[in-house]
Amino acid sequence: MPELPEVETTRRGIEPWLAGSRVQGVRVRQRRLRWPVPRRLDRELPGRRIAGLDRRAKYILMKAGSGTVIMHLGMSGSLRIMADGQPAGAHDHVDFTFDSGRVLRFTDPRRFGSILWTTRSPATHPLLKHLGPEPLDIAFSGEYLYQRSRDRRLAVKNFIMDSRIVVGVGNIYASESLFRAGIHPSRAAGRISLARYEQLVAAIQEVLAAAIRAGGTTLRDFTGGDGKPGYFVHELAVYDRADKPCLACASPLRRKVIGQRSTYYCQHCQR
DNA sequence: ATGCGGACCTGTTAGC
DNA sequence: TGCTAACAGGTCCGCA
Repeated sequence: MPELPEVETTRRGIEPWLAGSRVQGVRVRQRRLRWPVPRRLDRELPGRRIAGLDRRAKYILMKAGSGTVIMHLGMSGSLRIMADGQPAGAHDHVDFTFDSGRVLRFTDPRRFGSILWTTRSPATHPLLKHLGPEPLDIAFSGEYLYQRSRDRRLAVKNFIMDSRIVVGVGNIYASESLFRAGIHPSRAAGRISLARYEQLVAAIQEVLAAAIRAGGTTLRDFTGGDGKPGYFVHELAVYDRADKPCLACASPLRRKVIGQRSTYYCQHCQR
């Protein structure tokens, strides 16, 4: 479900409900997510006041005093704000209750998501330590991608989806960005010019920014923290459009599996 | 160091 | 209608 725009939409949707309020308790119904929800979380979080929510890559960081709750939505996770007392469904794994009477509920059918707890600087956490730059940061540039890609033979699509290179480019937006930049997804990363990497960075930034503006992409059942669907799906040019006409040249779009993920592109427009 | 495939888990949809 | 297989927005890990 969530790529970076969906995660950012979620963060923005729930932060106003949580910032400044105090955690009353943590109810864990299913501890077995991607990693077990640490018992230290339920022991140490109650009583703390939420300072705010940050995001790093697709992790939502909930600052609580000297500690931080690190949350990832995986493929199918969501976070919703609700009144206390709502009955829990089969996949409602964790509730955070607040003194405001509100509940933050983590739901995740596939359980690829995670909820972790750290009392150190989140940036030093093993999961965050080796992450590349944020795609919307100035440190992310055509020059940067060009330098990092020299002598690399993997497909450029896999290259830009590597979180050590740049974070937040998921399967949908990888296809979309490469289409907008006119680059074939299978092309070896090391065989792309600086000028074309500059186009690719511009494309990634445009696509992600536009998707955040639209409130994310709803393919199936994504909703932001406010429960509203995202509308960026209407602006997807290639993703999930196999055999449909290219919006630029009308030739049929192709689907190909690259790195075990569905990839969509135009054979004619992308080289 | 790089690149690839497998693993985690459940739900939905397409096809016979 | 019912069964089965393929597929799904992520990403860590271990092996060659």
